Amino acid sequence: MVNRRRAPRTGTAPPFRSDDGRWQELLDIAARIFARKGYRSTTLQDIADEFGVLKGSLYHYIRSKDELLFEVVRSVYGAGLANLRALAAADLDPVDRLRAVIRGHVLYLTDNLVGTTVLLHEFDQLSDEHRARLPIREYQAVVADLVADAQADPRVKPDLDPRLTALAVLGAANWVYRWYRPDGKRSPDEIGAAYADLLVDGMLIRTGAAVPGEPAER
Amino acid sequence: MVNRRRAPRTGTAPPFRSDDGRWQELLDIAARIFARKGYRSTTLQDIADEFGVLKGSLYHYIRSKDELLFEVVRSVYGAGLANLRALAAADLDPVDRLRAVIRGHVLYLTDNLVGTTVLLHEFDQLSDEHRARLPIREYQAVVADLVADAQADPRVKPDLDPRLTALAVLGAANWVYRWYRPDGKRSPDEIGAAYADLLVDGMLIRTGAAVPGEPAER
DNA sequence: CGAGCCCTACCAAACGATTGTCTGGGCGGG
DNA sequence: CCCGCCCAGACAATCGTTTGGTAGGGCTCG
Repeated sequence: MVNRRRAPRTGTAPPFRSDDGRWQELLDIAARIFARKGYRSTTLQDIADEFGVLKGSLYHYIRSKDELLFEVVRSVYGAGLANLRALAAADLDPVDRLRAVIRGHVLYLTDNLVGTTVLLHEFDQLSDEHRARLPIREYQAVVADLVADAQADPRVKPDLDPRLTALAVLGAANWVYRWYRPDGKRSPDEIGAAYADLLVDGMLIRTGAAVPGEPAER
Repeated sequence: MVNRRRAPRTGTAPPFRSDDGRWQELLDIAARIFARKGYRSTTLQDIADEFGVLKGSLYHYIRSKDELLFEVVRSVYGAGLANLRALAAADLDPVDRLRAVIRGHVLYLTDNLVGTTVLLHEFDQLSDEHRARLPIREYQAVVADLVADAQADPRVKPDLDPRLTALAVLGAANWVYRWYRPDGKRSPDEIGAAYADLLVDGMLIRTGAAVPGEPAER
């Protein structure tokens, strides 16, 4: 009888959109509210209000609230991972590449603060099926490989655990979504550079030489 | 008429407990379920089931679900901050103290995984009033002060931003709750030590000396 | 060119289920 | 007899979701 949304859903494609526009707007609004209040505390009513529509009308665009979260997370997941991989493919010395990756990842985070917040904070609110389609460990793998590559360089500590190091790097960088505000005193560039210096220098061997100009104290 | 919970609530003390025991059990159960499903996705029914009681009966112990979350978070907040401050007060070289703090903080996290998860993940689900009573920035301040102290040592980079560095340290450490599992391959001690070495070494000046035994390549 | 039609985008209203919370009472031990 | 602890049951509110309908723009086709 009713033939709403006739097309049988082309696999993993977004639910529906005659020609995007409004669909992107919906994703943006949902992401913003999810980021502010959390997925579970967000009502379809909240979203519909800002979208300028009755809450029931949202079902013209989505199949469920679950799926709406998935669509939001999916887009950020893909873009973020692509960004990371592009950075990791830069034609640089492995050590400098790590620096660029950290800096670039922080820049991406701050530049996509809303989406990243939803990705990082609401990831485990996804249904098991949805979560399985977004292997978030890929992020870790990319960085771990980079660390392992860098260990070919004799300046790099040979006893680093690439996985553990990658988790530390991603932890420090991802944590930025918890405190960064665009009107803060530090620019994304300063943050990225500081983090890159701190973390990459931490991976390098300390060539044990006395500090010049100061006799040992204490 | 009804005189349930007669005492007018002694300020910040937990809601009620004739003599703890069962109250602690309730906190533990709530923390565990909050950590697993998230605060908003957790039902009082879930908690009551595990507590062996009808959901209405929980109101003998709590005044609201909000407050239950607060009590859970408060206990972890206090204990965690006390732990951090104790570590920071160790009688050590400032640089070694930083190492000890990072290691000790990671150990605390892994040792109180459930509570820490709730604290770090559900903190902004607290009501504004509750949140105001737990100034979480204290954590950051403790570490930032430590970094600033360490900068008296000439081995430490003088241009470090203590606040930014503290945020990186806490980010890396706190992120551990996202991936650590007690049955993983790395022990809390290994993780803490690795993080301390990575982060503290990153704060130290690299005494620019050529790598011994290898001529410059590339 | 105009009549008819379809399809998108939405409305209006209701649904069943769930949730946090409240009321009043009962039981058992000190 | 009192009081801590819990039960039984209900409450209103809210939520995600469903159903059937409709305005209107654009397309087709005579």
